[in-house]
Amino acid sequence: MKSSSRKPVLAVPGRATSYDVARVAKVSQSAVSRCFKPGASVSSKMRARVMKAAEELGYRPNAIARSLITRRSNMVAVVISQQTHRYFPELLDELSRGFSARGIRVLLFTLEKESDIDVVLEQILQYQVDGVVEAARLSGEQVDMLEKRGVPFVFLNRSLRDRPVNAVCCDQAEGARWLVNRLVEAGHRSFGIVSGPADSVVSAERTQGALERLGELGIRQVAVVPGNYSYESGAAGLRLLESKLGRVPEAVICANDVMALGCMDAARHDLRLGVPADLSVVGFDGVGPARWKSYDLTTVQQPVRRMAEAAVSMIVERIEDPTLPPEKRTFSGILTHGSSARLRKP
Amino acid sequence: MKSSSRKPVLAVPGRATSYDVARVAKVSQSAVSRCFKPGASVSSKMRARVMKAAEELGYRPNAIARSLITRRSNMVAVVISQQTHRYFPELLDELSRGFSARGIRVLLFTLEKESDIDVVLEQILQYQVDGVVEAARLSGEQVDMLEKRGVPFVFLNRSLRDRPVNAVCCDQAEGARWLVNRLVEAGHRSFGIVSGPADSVVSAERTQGALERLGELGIRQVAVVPGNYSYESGAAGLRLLESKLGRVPEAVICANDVMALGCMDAARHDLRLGVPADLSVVGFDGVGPARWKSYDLTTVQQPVRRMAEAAVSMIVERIEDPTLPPEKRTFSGILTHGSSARLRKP
DNA sequence: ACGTCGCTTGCATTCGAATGCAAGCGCATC
DNA sequence: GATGCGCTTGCATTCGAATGCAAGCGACGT
Repeated sequence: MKSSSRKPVLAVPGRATSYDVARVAKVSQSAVSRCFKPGASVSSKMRARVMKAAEELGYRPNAIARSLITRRSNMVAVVISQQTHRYFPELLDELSRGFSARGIRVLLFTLEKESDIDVVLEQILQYQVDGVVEAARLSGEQVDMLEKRGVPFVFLNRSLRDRPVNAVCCDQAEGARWLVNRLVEAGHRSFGIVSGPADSVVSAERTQGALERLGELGIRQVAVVPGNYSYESGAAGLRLLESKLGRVPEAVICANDVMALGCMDAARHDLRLGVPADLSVVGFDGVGPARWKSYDLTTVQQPVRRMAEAAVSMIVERIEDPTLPPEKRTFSGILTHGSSARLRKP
Repeated sequence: MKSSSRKPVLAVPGRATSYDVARVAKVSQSAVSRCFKPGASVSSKMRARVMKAAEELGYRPNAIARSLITRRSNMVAVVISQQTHRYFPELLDELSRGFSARGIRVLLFTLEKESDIDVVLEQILQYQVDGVVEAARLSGEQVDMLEKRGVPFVFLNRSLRDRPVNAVCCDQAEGARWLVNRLVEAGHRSFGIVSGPADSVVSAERTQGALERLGELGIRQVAVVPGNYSYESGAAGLRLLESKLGRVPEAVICANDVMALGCMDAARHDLRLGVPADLSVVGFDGVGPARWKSYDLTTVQQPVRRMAEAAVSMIVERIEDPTLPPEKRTFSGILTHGSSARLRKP
């Protein structure tokens, strides 16, 4: 008889604790703990015994218990709106990749509306995450809360004016100005702009940047109509522009690619116009479909991968050293020439 | 002087524990705990005092500590390959929505290759998640591990033949047979199939289903070429088919929509063929771009939302009652008529 | 005034791993 | 064989919240 009925080897089968392993290996619990801590001082004999017992029992260190004592959960929260996620799944992929390469897990929070953020923030704080990536907007008080708790966080593509916070951005206005420059330089004189949802900072920056540059260049024929980032709203946008200007503008700037594609399709299929022969269409983001042959969109691509990588390393650095000062990193977009716009050869 | 220097109110500012709150409110720690547990027996006077102190200190219950004692982390792991995620971001959205509506957080694991699953599984077990959604394949031993640990899990669109496990699927073969039926009925006699990556079960089922039905209907002119689910491989697939058959087939069945779109573009732009005039193209999935006017693809749509919801509730039920027997739920795809295929009017 | 009942509250323990400290052990040296 | 050094190991405590149990309290009836 190996063991009396006094103590079963395992209370719950398949859920061994370090004590169970210790008992089987006839060593102390601390020894077991040390065997699973890289760089700890353990003799090879001990390690072998413990590992054997652990193997037998199917022991896995309990990350929850570990987090409690080490005050490190090795989890970061990623907050992203469904909008953003739908159009940019690769953002989440890259974040996940970056964090997991550094031994950090991602606790995901998707927002149906950006205003759901307060409930979510409460959750985040309860879960003791080591850091937060915010691809959503936060109010001043919400930022206060995070700062007061000492949780490192970084904004992705939205920042807080007049406040030193960590942020990774793509310079939307700059990209917009480029696009305008190239379009005007190629002779376009009347412009339509299809903006994104009212609560999108990114859309506002793109629209603002374009308008500003158009103003500087003395272009007067400009109309702005609202969209919501969807394909349908891009198509609808073109019709709105037509009725607003009395005719189709020579160039349409859409606040994202998907709307630009909708706009192109509306022009070609509904209005029977040539793109770029009769009108030029440009967008922002550089999503996959923009490169497809039916579209070949001229756009300003966001360096998603770099941005995600930057966000990851900014967070990780600040988990290691919370005293690092806030930092803003701004990337330029990448002007991608397609055939959806009539431009001078680059 | 409110308090002597002996004990500061908070060790780490902004990270109050239930003990801190208890001290400030001059009650016991258990009282604080009870105030944050819905349905506990607490007098309103007590609750008011505790809440006031908690407010002052910015107290949030520590979910990690709670999980340790309750043996419930209120987290589920979602495992998804980057492939799947890129083409189906809405799947993750819906899962996240469903779980968070039930007070459960999602711990995300994305796989670059499905073979990375073993490392990830190890992580999952350490994190004491209450359940797992697997949109990835698992080996028999891996399933054993999960079962031995008593962690409820459900497969999404991949199952284990000959084994009672929880799974939510879309009947791929059925959809494939439908497509073939409609195409043959409309007079198509030569077929090309662009399959997905070799390790994709879904692709195999679609391809197999189509081949089987074609065989039953006595269609002999059939070629299968490999793809990898990407737009480019859809376009390349058409060229492969052409060289394999000596000419372009009358109908091309692609193992997913994105390849179908690539195939359509290759036909129209490279080969200057009319779709559906010169060839019919169909796909699977029902992704957004398939509905765009430039494509208007005929496809078999997966009821992603229903499937995600089913997966969520299957997991949640089994967290509540682990004795529930395994269950497989299979949804039919939704045949969506577009104009990319020449079919008889429905 | 005393007993009873029911609701509140606090005490003490628990969950599982990490870690500072001190004891233990082996080995080499003189 | 005694001494000393350094590596291993175990002991005891800690992290923060939940909870069974028993004591406390108040109200009410007799």
